[in-house]
Amino acid sequence: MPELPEVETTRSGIAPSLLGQRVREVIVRQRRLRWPITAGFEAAVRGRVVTSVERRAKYILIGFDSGTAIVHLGMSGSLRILDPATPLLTHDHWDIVLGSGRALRFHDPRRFGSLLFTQVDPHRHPLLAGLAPEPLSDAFDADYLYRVSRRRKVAVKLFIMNSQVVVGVGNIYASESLFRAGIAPRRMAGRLTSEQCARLVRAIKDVLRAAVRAGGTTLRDYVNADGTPGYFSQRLFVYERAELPCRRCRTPIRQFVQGQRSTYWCPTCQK
DNA sequence: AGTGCGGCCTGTCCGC
DNA sequence: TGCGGACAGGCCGCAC
Repeated sequence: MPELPEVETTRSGIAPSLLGQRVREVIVRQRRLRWPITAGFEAAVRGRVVTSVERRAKYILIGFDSGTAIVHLGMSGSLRILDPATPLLTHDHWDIVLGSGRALRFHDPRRFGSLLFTQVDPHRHPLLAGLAPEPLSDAFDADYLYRVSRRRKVAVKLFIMNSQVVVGVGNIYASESLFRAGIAPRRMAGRLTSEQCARLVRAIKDVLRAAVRAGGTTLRDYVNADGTPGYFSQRLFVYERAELPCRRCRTPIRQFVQGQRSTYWCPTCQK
């Protein structure tokens, strides 16, 4: 579910309530997430102080004076700051109760999310060590995308969703970026011109930044740290708009499956 | 090495 | 009303 804008919105939403707080209690109700929550997690975090709340790709890194919790929201996860007495919903899998009397609560129906803990540099963790540049960083530019795409036969939509190419671009923003760049999703990555790479890089940065500003995209159940939805769904040009008229040229938007995921595009605006 | 899938889970919707 | 199948913001790990 959450892509970079939703994860960043969550990170910035929870950070002020976490920073500097001492952990009063850790409550784990369901250990079986994508990877099981390790037995020592509660003891490693209880009584410790939150020193940082950062993001790398779609991972939220909650730094304590004892190590780092690496949180992933998977397809259906969300994190909220609330009163720990708030009645539990099905799939509320863990709480971190803070000295302030508030709590960080993780909710995830599909349990594709995860909670890992590491005592060493989280960026060295196997899941993070091999990740490509952040899309909003200067390292992700037209020259980079042109260089790494050479001789790659994979379709450009799958290429930009590959976390060894660039991180944070999921199924919604991949389709949206390609629409904005005017590039057909089936175009072979290695056939992109340098001009197309430049347009695509700009489109990815623009769409991600705009989505962050809007608080992310809520399609079904995603909510921000305060429980409110994101509003970027109103600004989607193609995603989940199959057969509706293109917002630019009125041609019906088309849908097909690529890598077991739905792709949406306008055959007139994208070549 | 690059590519393509199965699988992890629950919830919802749609056709029969 | 029930039931099967498809599908849903991700992504690892395995075959070829």
